[in-house]
Amino acid sequence: MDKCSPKQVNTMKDLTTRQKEILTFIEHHEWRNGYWPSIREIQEKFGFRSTNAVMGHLRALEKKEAIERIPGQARTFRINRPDSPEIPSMPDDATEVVDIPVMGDIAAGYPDRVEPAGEIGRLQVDIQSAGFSSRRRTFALQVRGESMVDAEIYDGDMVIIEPRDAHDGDIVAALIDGETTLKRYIKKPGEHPYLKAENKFYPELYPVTELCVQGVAKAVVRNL
Amino acid sequence: MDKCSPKQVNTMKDLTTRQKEILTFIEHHEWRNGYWPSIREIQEKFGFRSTNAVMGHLRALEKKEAIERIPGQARTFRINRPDSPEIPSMPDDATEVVDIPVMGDIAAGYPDRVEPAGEIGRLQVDIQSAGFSSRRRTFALQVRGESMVDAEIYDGDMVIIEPRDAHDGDIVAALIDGETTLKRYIKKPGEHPYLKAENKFYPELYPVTELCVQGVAKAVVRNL
DNA sequence: CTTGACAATGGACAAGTGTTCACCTAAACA
DNA sequence: TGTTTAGGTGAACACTTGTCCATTGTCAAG
Repeated sequence: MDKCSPKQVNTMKDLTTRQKEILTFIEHHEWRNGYWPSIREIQEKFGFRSTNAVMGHLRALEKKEAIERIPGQARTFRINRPDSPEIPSMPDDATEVVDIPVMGDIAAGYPDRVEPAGEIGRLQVDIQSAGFSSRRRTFALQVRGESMVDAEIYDGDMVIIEPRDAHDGDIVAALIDGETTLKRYIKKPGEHPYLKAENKFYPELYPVTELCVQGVAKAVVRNL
Repeated sequence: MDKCSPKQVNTMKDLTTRQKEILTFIEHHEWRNGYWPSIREIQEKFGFRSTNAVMGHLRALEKKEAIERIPGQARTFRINRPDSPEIPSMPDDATEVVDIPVMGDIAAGYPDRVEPAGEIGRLQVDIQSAGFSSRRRTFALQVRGESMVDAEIYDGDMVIIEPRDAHDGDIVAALIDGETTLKRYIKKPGEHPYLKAENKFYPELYPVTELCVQGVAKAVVRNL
């Protein structure tokens, strides 16, 4: 085979439109009903006149490692989700899932002005029992650099930010020199508040100017 | 009616010991495998010689509104979890939100044996872009101790675990001496796999026995 | 003692369900 | 032009699985 021709690689990304539809339906069916669809249910959904139409797609999806199945057993699926952030999110009627934009670079502005292009992905999170008020304008920030290593926040971590007033001791997302960074917010009674990096090698102190603090960090999420 | 006689109330709490066992197995089977068990799989688990033993329990569970089923259809369960007061349940139209049990202490056994009492809360999370696969099998574990500090996992963090086979380098939840701990899973070609603590002060090595590895850590969540 | 709830056996049946074979169409490709 | 790949039809087959019948035994309540 010609090695120069762009080889068709069978990864998740190379799913056909039809295959994506099938996959989406399977996922969605499980979301809504709590159990997987049978082949004939898929057939009926798409109006196929033969179950074999479904079988073909399932075989293809399995070949491309988008799904796994237990041969011969009813309604036993397993979905392999890739790590790519642009994965087809749940259908429109499942938007109740909290969907937080991950800002790779929001240096140029405030969260309100962040453009879609600023997103490097979406993080779907709802940590109720962790005290999240999910309905707010929560967003996530991917950490770059080492400025908070002493607070055990490392390069690459994702920090979930809630826009609101900071209190003494909060870790905040702050706009400094046109760049958003994480800092510790210090406010002692009777003194002016300031920001502080949590890295002993960078004992930086920053004054708090207006609109500087963008929000308070509520949680860290790190993928292993 | 005699108010002194203990009225038989058909609520979730009045399940028989056996019925609770069945219910627990059904739930856990779905956690671990991503799909519901068939009646014969339940039968085999409990060593029944007749599927009808299962049928009886399922009918009872349905009568007591602990579960729902679609008559005649395979592996279609729906578990009615009681509205535990301490856990704010999501609104009905948001049931798609993933609901991960947080196991505070699963030291006493394998996930199969974990009792509802083992939960210390529920974490509602769906991190699609973080590469999570089948949501239902996932559970969270609150970290105790310092055995993984060199991997930047600290006491109090919550680790999201997916039950599945480990590969070399994975951080896994493993059962050691009756306690579930986090360890690094090491498996070099041609050698026996072993577990390793990520703390230079505890250079522990552990052999991998059967049923030792409970799952692979996928992410860390820390509340700030 | 009788009744009823609970638990389980054993076997049989039918519907649900995955699977396969043979065959077809259209577009893309070299 | 033949070949491959995606997508599909139609029918038959066999395993999976839920369901139901008749029966047995235990145990606590009335």
